[in-house]
Amino acid sequence: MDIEIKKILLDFKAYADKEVIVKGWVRNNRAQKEFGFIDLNDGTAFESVQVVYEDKELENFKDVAKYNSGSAVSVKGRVVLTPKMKQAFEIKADQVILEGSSLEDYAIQPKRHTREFLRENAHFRPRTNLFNAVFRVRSVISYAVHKFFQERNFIYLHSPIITASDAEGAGEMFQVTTLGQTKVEEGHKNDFFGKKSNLSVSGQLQAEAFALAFKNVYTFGPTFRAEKSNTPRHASEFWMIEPEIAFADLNDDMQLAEDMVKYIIKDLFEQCPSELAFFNKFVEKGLIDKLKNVLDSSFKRITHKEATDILLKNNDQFVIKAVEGEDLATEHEKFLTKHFNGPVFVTDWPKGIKAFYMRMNDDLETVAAMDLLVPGAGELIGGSQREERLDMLEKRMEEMHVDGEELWWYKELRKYGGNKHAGYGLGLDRMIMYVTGVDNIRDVIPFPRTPKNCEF
RNA sequence: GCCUCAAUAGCUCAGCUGGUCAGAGCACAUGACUGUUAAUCAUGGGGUCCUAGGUUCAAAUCCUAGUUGAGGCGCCA
Repeated sequence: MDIEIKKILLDFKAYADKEVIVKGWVRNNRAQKEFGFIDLNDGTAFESVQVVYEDKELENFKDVAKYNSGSAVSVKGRVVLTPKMKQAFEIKADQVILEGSSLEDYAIQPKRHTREFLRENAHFRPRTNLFNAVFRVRSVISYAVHKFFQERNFIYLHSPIITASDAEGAGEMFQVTTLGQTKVEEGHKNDFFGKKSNLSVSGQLQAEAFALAFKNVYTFGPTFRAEKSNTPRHASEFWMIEPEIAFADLNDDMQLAEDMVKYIIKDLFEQCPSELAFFNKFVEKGLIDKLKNVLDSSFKRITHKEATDILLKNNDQFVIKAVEGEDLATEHEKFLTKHFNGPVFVTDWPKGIKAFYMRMNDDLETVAAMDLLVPGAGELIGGSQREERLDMLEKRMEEMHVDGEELWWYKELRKYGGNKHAGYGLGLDRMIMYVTGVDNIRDVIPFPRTPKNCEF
């Protein structure tokens, strides 16, 4: 039976002098006259294992010496402890079988590649150190998200991916249709759903319905935005986590968000120490200290007004000047995260720049909204307390030209057992950027979709 | 969508104000090497200089358009 390299790594002393079979891909092969070394990675662990092969042990030594990078091989051999060497142990091969050859023009070489080049080779890039680490972290974080919520009795809700509502208020949508283009222009009466439908930009409205039945719920799934955003922080298809909590206000919401971010980071330190060490060394110097600092401190909480006051005092530094009561520009967000040296919640935003469903504050000028800003990834979380007062909600919908008829059910939630509730959306991909230091969202999504790019 | 920059060997790049400018390192192939670990050393093969026009005696180099990629801004998670 073959064994995963991860299992050997976790307890290599127990495998000393034992025979094992490992199967994986050749990362590097250094052949000499009578012996050679293969760095073998089977994907189960970040680390590769060194396989030693000798002419006197193998019939096919000359062939093995030519197995180049990317080849798939099966190795039968003995685990040998090598305490004085760079690696703690290696596998002394009795048999090396070629499972799948690799050609000499294999794109991934044992050397540095640019991120751009690897993006164009998205089918091979998981075989590199960086992407092996990034995508394992992505998997571990996804599981941690579920653990966090399940441990707290949250219900996992699969909100619909296709919706007919265009009132979600979160940007441009991809249209879903079974009609040809000419028919689309005639209208959607004969379309599949009998009305115009789109890929969802948020599961929040549906999550509210479930929160008002299960108390605490979360969604975790893909989200689609057809905005022609061309930045390192935007993708057309990304994954979002949207908890929604009943009988809760904005402070409860922020507490949940902070606990969740810390839980994920703590879990990552336990599950992925090798990966974090790698990121710390090669991707973002000081990453580990940054993350430890997040665990040890409370997130700053300031109002939008307080944030603006800080910016106004430093306004000479900005290309786009800060203005009282207006939205924050990217450079303002960067300044604030640098100023506080860590994650910061900005709360109580001017009503004019936020969505209709956010709860009006007593001043009638601001709403109970919060954004969590972090260095590098920008806006990691956006959330709010929801407007539970029907009259106020209807007024806001009217002011913001939201079609209330479509959202009849959303309004009914306020009439029957409605109560104060809150929620937020966390961009999984941005979270991964934040904890790995990888500064482009296209490099934390397996096969990223961005405007004009749907390859693979 | 707006602005800026880039494209030369499989990869990373050098190539100056047009004139031996088709180059290096890595990769690959062959050989050497009894412990390498991005091994080392020697030799060798490898190019539509992104595409299409234009200027010129002469264009990788200058001009125009396009394609692709990257960065900044806006939108947001």
